[in-house]
Amino acid sequence: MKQDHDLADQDTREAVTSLAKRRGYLWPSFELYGGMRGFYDYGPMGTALKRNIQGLWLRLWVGEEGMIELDSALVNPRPVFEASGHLAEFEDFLVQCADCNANFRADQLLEGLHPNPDALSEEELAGQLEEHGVTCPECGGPISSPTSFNLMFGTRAGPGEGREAYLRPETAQGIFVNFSHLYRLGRERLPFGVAQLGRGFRNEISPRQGIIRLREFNMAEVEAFFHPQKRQWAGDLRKYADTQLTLVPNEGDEIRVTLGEALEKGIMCNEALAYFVGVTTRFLIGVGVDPERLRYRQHLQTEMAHYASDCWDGEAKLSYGWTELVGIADRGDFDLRRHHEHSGQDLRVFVPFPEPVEMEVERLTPVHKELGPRFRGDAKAVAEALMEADASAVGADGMATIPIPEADGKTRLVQVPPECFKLETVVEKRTGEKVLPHVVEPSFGIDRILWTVLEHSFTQRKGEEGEAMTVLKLPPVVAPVTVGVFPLVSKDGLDAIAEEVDGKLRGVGLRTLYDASGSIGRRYARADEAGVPFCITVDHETKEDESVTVRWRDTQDQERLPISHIVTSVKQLAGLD
RNA sequence: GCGGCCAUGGUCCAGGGGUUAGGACAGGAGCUUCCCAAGCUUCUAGCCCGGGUUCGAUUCCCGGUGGCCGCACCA
Repeated sequence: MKQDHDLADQDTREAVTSLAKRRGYLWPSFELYGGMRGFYDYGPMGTALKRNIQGLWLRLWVGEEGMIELDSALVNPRPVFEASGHLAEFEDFLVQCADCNANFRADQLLEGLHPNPDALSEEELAGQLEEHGVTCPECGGPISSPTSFNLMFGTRAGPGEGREAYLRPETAQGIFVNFSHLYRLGRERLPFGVAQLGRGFRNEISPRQGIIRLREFNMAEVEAFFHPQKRQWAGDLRKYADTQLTLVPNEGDEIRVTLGEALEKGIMCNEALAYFVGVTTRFLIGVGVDPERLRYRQHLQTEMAHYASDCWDGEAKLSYGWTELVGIADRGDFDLRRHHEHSGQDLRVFVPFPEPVEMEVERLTPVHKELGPRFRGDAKAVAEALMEADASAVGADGMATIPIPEADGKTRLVQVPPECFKLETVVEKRTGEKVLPHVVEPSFGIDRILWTVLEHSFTQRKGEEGEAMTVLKLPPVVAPVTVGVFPLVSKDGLDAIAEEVDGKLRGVGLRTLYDASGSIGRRYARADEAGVPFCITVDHETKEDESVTVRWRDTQDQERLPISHIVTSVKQLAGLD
């Protein structure tokens, strides 16, 4: 995506970057040792902000939508990613021009010269490049032999050579490999959803743009499982029908519609996906993303991940340009099917029919005494496959052609002669069917969302001298500090009263900022920059009527409230009760 | 990975082959006791790392690391 950078964007970015570092939101990791690209640490404020963002996420998906939560392993053995497709999809080969130093993907240079260059190995690529005499498309210079890189961090588990393993590039696979447990705990019903917060790792070639592209990042993923013919979430779609959206469909121009209209007009065809766009919008706006700088863009067919059939990205306008925060993808049964095949475990679920149905079916019944001598070790597998098959497997010559599973997850076709089975017509009562559930996945980049919240909350107002004063307008639910507590002056016992008020608020778990230093205006300004939504000031009047001043960050308005109800008042004002 | 520009306290900047490396803001202590960054005193804190040139390098050169921009990559 091409991005426009004007001066104002760069100014914003620099101001927010500086504030984030100064105020303890984000620090480049390992600065002591010169830093490392793609890694950031969250300081005290950043940690709290991140936790609050995650808290609202959990409140919506696990709380309101009733999904179950998982926390799965970060280090995964190789077979997980053989099944998921990441091992193949994440491996690419680069070549470099010896003259102009330009880089190209080896497979892209073979486009049109080979039917399927993406599937070639390193040696095959080298051979093909040489055979076709491929040169640099930029300058025609000679190109290097291909060098591989894999976007996954590899490691080994156990002593010595151990077992080949990788740091997960997404949390999703943890949900798929635990599917059987989760389905049982989800009370064996569709639809049901699983939510997971956690870290992911990608060995990006060139991480840049602060925390927009990290090598170690925080994600929040939901896998919602559906009956293949019924992509409809349990929640009531009417709840989000009026949600205003800016949409960029893969055909046509950007439009502004309600979610209900988008469904009616067929701009979004997938009801479950649409519902999740609704929940996602509420989440993003709730944590402080500006609705005017949020849009959903549908992926082009060519842009889609290897597993997806439809995908809408939630994007925010940042100083970096439009940036993906969320991907909501219809993954079909891709993942479960792959794990079903690679693991050899049956991951299908039983879905009862509304009414049991009786039907005549033609069954193949194995004749074991014929199968045994003929197929020997494979006899058991052949017998099982015969029972799974139906009459359509039997050809005109009476031979049955059936697939039997191999150890590597593939299948092999076997010809079975007529004497090995009986073809019978039986009346079967079927109460349901086994299906592989389909998946819709909303996947959130927490770090990017946090950055967006900082940029979109960042405002400046003119001070009395005309100087720019920063106000970080974080929504109270995510603000790291909920309330500031100040004595107007540190004498006449005002400080003692303020400390007491502060203690009361902290005692119920609220995060406060007690500050008695400098002028009151200075303390308000400090709190504004730290994003504290409101401050309480104990003044001389407090000693007479036990009331305090509450001052709002966004409006600078003030109001007097009694100390006796201060805890409930603050919770109410912050929307935390 | 490639090319261009860059690297000085927490932040933003100045400087310069031998300096007590300077300022502003921020922070600590004290005074002031003031409802929107007032003032005063005082303190803390810095030349990214490695090598080279040199009597001497934070300054010049090379390499590394990190940052920004462009190319490539970003499922």
